[in-house]
Amino acid sequence: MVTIRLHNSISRTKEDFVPLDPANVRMYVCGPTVYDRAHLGNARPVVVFDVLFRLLRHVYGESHVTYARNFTDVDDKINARAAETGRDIRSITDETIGWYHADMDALGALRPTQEPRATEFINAMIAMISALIDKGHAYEVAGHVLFDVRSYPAYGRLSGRSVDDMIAGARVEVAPYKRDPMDFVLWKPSDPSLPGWESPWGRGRPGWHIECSAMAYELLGAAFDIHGGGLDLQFPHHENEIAQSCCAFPDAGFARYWLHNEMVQVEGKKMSKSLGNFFTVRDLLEQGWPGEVIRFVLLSTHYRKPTDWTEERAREAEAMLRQWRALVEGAEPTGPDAELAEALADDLNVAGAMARLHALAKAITANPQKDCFYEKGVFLASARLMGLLEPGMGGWTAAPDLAPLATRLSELRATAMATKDFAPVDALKAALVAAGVEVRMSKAGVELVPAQGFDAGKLEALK
RNA sequence: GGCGGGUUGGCGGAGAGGUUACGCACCGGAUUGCAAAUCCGUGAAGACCGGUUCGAUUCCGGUACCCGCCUCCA
Repeated sequence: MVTIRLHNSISRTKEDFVPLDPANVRMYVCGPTVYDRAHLGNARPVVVFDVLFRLLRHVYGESHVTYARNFTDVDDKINARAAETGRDIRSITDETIGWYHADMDALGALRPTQEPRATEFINAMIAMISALIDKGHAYEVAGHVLFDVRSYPAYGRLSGRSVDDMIAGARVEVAPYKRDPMDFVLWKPSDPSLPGWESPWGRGRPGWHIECSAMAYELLGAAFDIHGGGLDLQFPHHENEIAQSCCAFPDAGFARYWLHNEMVQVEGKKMSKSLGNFFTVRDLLEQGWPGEVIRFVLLSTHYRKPTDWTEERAREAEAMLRQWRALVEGAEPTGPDAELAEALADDLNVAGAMARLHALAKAITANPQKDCFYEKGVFLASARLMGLLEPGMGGWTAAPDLAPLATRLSELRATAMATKDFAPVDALKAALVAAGVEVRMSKAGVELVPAQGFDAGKLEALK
């Protein structure tokens, strides 16, 4: 069996991945707060952990992996959106979840096994908060329930900080009722205009971090294998999750492997809502980029390094995918290449896997005599281990029938061969090239293939 | 201020203490009416300064620059 190795943020080293239970490998990834379209930065962890999900299923079996990713549907940003639009909160979150699914589906991401909504786990959160209070890790004050960071000596272990260090440079506005400036909210009161639930501490709503602890516990148990998310969640979100879960369930251990993906950047700066330098996945899809191209670009940099979106990279990705799709047309997937799987198993070395894919492609094209049916099947299955070349990935312009144009070009060419006047041929050829069609003319005849930048609209004018 | 990460050829981007990463682009050749595509082939790197070593882009230390977190954030 392939040994998966993962860089664990807690140890800051690559470790052999040993699941608690190979028959039920469990992964939790922090999902979106559903108040708006997902931007490209939001898509990176989705795609990265989708590859890990596929790899885990490949190694342990499809029915032996549980992947949970939450929807945060209770949050002040959602409340603000409701207030400014006058819309019902549930209709906002439902609509946003629909968008999220559509956009992430377009990127070829498999739906997680579980997609819990925070609002459906309020009771679990209340139970967990109560337990934390009982165990002396949380306290109620001024209608709030706060986590007492001083009660958990390991606080800061994941992010490599001490409570004292953090206080020194803290930019947080410290609420006067906090015992320690780093204490964070588990429960806060809601006035009648805000969504709220009855609790032992009055009508209120949960703080941000408790939902992931509660849902991970409910769905995956007190101890599970992998917890993932963007690097910006490492502190404070994941640190707080660890504090909550480890204090509520001492000795269970919570998540054993912590994975963090680096950020998507725009001109050297993190893509984020607060900087306003973001664009949505939907924007790119509407510009005509196939979701698979977006996926390819996101995967072409290792997940622990920053990456960015550029038109040049997208064009390169599109050209490569067109080539690969043409190569395996009509092939049926067999099993993925072992070397490629090994590369992915090495902390998701997608670049290494891509290099292997290039080598496999070269081996196929170097043997044009054979149809390489088996090799193509391996190639296809290998690509699909990364979620590429899946059937039905939307976004590729449906290829119209180019045969009539090919015939016309062929006839013009035959005439030109006789008359030595190639102007009409060149004119049609130039028009085809302008429409993104690759024109291949040889002694064998004329072949037209949609290429990078293919534009069916421009083709219409030629008819 | 505290903590963490990065700097590879024209561009993107990996692994490995010594042997071609890979892809794109470029250049040369085959091919073509000209091209395109394809095939073959040649170049091109490791921010800077020290150290360890027979040998470092790879390990260690320092410098410079960049980025992230410490505030909602993937």
